[in-house]
Amino acid sequence: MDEKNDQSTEQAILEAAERLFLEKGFAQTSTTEIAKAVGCNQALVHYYFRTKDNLFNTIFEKKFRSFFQQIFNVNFSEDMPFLDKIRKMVEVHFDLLYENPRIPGLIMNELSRQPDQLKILKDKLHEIPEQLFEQLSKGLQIEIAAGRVRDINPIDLIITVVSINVALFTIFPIASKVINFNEEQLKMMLYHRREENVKVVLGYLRP
Amino acid sequence: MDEKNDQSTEQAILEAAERLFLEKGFAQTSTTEIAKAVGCNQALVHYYFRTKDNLFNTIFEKKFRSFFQQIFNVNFSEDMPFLDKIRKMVEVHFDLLYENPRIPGLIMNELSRQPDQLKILKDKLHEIPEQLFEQLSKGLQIEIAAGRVRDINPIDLIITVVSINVALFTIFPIASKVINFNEEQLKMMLYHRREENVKVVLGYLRP
DNA sequence: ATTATCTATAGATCTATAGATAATGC
DNA sequence: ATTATCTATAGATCTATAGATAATGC
Repeated sequence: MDEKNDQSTEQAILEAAERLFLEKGFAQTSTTEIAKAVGCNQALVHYYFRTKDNLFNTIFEKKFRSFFQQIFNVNFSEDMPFLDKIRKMVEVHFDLLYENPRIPGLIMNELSRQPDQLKILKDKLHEIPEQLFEQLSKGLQIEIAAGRVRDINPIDLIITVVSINVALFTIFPIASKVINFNEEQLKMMLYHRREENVKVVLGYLRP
Repeated sequence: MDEKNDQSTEQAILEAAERLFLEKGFAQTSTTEIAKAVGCNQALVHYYFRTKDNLFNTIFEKKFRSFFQQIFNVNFSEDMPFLDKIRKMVEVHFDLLYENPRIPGLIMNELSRQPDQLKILKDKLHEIPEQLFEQLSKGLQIEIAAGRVRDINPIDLIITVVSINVALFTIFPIASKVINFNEEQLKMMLYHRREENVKVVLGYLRP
């Protein structure tokens, strides 16, 4: 097998590592375990990525960038009513978490381990958000002036949206173990909560 | 030194271990490190608790019980208006998390490690909550019938309260690192969010 | 010739225990 | 005599690398 396989082994390591890191965190995942999942020996993991830290950071940074990219990629048609934009914002954010339920946990666990990673986060948080924040802030002002929305700080709005959505996916794994849902019930429950979270945010904005 | 010190060494180990486990999690904390924090040798930790697992579970169970005990210890005067009860519920829950900000993280991290702990959780979740849930459910029904509260499921109400509060304390450590608050600003911010979280929940209930 | 893969191993932990020594309570 | 504390160490990982061997691309 040629170059294709070279890439594919490296890729396989990346994928197995990503899965395991997300599942069990950095410290609980050994390079030996990653190698076993890939089906190669442990030395090969280090051949491609030298250190475990390296491997982790490669994955973390990539995941992290794409995650934040997506968050800030919501674009509304200009003529959309403000509250519809808010609704969409909540839904998009919810859906993103639905696809990446373990990302918030990973960020929280591994940020204390490597405070240097904070720089990447800071950079990300000052890139696209600026305009999105401006847009949100302006829209909010107009609505408040028109009396259609309660006088509210845009930061508080963002905190509320992020909180209500993130919490669901961090709490759910526990709750579903305690209550023993099947696959279908779990999906239904999440779909229901998606609607409820929209209501929470819209209720919060109501004058 | 006599019995007092015997207790006090064991106690010192428990306290140091609790602090470290909460700070860094189970896997990232070694018995060697705990011993160093206490100022004794590592064998002593095992003398008192035999295994690291034992030590952890002792602490985890104790913390956990008292945490849930407190959650369900809210008692309202009968004549309190329903929405004031809700407000108080949110505030009490918030304050409890304020005192134990790392508990939710610990629960989430270590529950996957030891699914047996789930039993303790399940037990706890069927003890006091029953009555509290009944009380909440009944109050809600009355308010809904009277048109003072939107038609809402009591479970959704609980999920919302827990979500909005827990999320704040899991997100805040990150946010405060990114934004660089001082002690005073952080306190102010949290106090502000306490009020906002009440508003979120009350807004969610409004018909 | 270069790149990918493997075997073997050094060196650093870390948990748990055995066995020696010191302190404490009768 | 019993209980608390220490030293020393076995045995299990785990990361990272050195050096041998196999595969690949000229």
